[in-house]
Amino acid sequence: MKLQDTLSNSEQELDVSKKVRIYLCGITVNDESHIGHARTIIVFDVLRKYLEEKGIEIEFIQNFTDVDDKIINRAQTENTTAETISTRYIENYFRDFDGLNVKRATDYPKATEHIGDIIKFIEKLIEKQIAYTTKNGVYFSVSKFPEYGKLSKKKIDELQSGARIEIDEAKKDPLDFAVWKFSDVEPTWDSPWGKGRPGWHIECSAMSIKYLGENFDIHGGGRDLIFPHHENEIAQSESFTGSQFAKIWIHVGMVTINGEKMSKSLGNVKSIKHVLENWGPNIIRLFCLSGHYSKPIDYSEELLKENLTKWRQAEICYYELIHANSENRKISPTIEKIGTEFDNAMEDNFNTHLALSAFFKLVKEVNRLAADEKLGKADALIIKTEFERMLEILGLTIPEMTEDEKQKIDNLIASREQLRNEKQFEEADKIRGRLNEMNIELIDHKGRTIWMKKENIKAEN
RNA sequence: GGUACUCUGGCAGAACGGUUAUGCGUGGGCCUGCAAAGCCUAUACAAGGGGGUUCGACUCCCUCGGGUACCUCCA
Repeated sequence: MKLQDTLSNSEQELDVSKKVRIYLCGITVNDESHIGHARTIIVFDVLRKYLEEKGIEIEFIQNFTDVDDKIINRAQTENTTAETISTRYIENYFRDFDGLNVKRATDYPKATEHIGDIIKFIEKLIEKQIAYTTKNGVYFSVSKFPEYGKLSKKKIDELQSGARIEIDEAKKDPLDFAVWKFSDVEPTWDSPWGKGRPGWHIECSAMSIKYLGENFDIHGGGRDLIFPHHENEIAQSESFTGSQFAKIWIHVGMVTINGEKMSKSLGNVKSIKHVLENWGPNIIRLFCLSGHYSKPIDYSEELLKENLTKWRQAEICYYELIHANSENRKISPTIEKIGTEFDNAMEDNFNTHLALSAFFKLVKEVNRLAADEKLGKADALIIKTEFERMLEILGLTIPEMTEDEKQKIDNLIASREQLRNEKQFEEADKIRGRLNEMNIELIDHKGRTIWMKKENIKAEN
């Protein structure tokens, strides 16, 4: 599989000959997760599900940064502890992402639970004279890492003339960044250098190396993390180990809202909770996968509606497969090729949009055959396996119905059929109406009627 | 100001140095008791602007412009 790598700025082949180790920069738990987080995490979710489906073992680590200034500020505002804040948003994270049908990572390490590892990490940097202590904390000396800037393609001297760099006289160089900050404001931990808390980037270096080793396969996150976060992680980690850190760097494009950037000041932040309530997990996942991960994607009602239309077709496809009863025995050659097409799209730089086109090609073909009553029972079974394989990888779900519910529906359909035969159409339509209220839609084929259960999408009404 | 990414028809989004992408949408028709589903058909003279290379460019090069992100704590 080829993947677009930020570091080499080219497509790199992912080594799948052994376990693939992935580290994804998760969220700083200081607020509700939003659609931008959803996109990044869904992209990685599909990546790992695809690889796992291929039988490749995955170790997938996603961190929670649960110590940072914003969390502390929020705690002060709400007159509570930082832990209360971070615990709350971690709970909300799982509520949202379980709701989005994201598979749980192998582990979700937290910064606050790895202070010992972080301190050991810093000790080694100091030992190597790469970090130094000032009155404010311990700083990483950028000048000791000649390759600094290699990920973000920034030149050190250009950065030094940057306007937004805060002057801190205690630092040797304005670019140096904190690995440990002295502080008396809780939470704090004792360290060989003084009481305080870790800097922002160090937890990811310490935890990724602890869980995945010094040289792991993929490190990822949103594009906005390239600088300084990932740049600094590389500097720290490679200084620490003396060898290459992550092999492939994947950065997921930003989500814009109707062409504008999503920001608190514009008041257009779309929380997952809100979007999930209105559109449900399937539509959101389709939306997040509808563009290439490296490019930005624009959130709009129009696009969501388009995905809703497609999702309805997929639902129909599923129920057509279940209800197929013709004796036809001819799988359309199109369908045979679609699985390969889907996989090829994924292999080629994880082109989920093309993979989705393949998926919907299958959907259309099934629905077309079914409408003509040409969908063979035996073929439907084979196609269903492939359909469900794709659903699984894409993380799309069709809820199961109980036998009781099915029986009830079948009975109602039979009554309607009776009425239709007697040309009592008004009464027959009443039954159809009743079923519609239960989100059951009827599809009349020649000589028989099948039903489908529609996902309840609030935004549709 | 700098760096990176990006700019294809109403929208989304591919491939390819020379062929209709495809999907969604929209118009018309068929099917249906009516719908839905499905089918047929029509619809866009697409390539941010301008140069160049070439027999020929959406595809390569240059240039100008727009968008997004980052330039110290944002996925």
